[in-house]
Amino acid sequence: MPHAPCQNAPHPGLTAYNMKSMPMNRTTADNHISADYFARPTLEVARGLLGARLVRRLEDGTTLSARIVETEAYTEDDPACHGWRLRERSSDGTPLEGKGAELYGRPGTAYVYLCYGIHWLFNVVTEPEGSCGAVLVRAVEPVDGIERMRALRSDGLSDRNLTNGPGKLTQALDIDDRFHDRPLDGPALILRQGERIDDASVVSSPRIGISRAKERKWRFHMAENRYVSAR
DNA sequence: ACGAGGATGCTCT
DNA sequence: GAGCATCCTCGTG
Repeated sequence: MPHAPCQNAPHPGLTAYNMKSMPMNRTTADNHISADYFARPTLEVARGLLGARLVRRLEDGTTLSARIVETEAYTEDDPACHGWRLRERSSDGTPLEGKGAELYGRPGTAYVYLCYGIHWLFNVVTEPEGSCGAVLVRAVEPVDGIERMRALRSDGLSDRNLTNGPGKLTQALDIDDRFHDRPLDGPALILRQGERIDDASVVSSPRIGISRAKERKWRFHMAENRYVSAR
């Protein structure tokens, strides 16, 4: 049922163009994606994170891991983004205030917020510090610790139902505001590079569940993957 | 299968 | 008081 394990692959989803301009130290020896990978244009990061592994080590030592199959991009120039025009809406001078100010912070930190009063949604901050951007992780494919994910969700759920939505995956991986505004530098929660994903197997489409800037095709998902969120 | 509606809490007007 | 980057259940076909 799980896909092939991670090989010594290049960065997930980088085009030849991006490979050429890629800084040298974006991963560590354990393939953990380091902060400067995220200090790039948000759309590239959203596309590039497809195939990456989201790895969660629980307090009792259990490791949960999952492969990212769906993301969305949110940028400073984007009415659907929490940080949209926050710079100009804030009073003169830093620091920025209000919901979304963290999106202007250090790339590679988590932005976790409560949606509809019930669901935690997990993002990674992008762009260089001082610029606003984030990638929402919308769906992942379980790899390790599936039974523990089922226990965290609800016994009896199918594998597909464990993590095929942004609120579901945070529940399955025990991610909440403990991780908010904290760097993803492990060991409790990290991202690792995964296999390379060809452009031919990536679909971009309008983002889900928003009311503004609906026309932008800033949602990215793996084609024909049963773990993506929408039908 | 599909759609409607409720749950639930935080931010901003 | 409205508006959410959602999920689940319970109706109806």
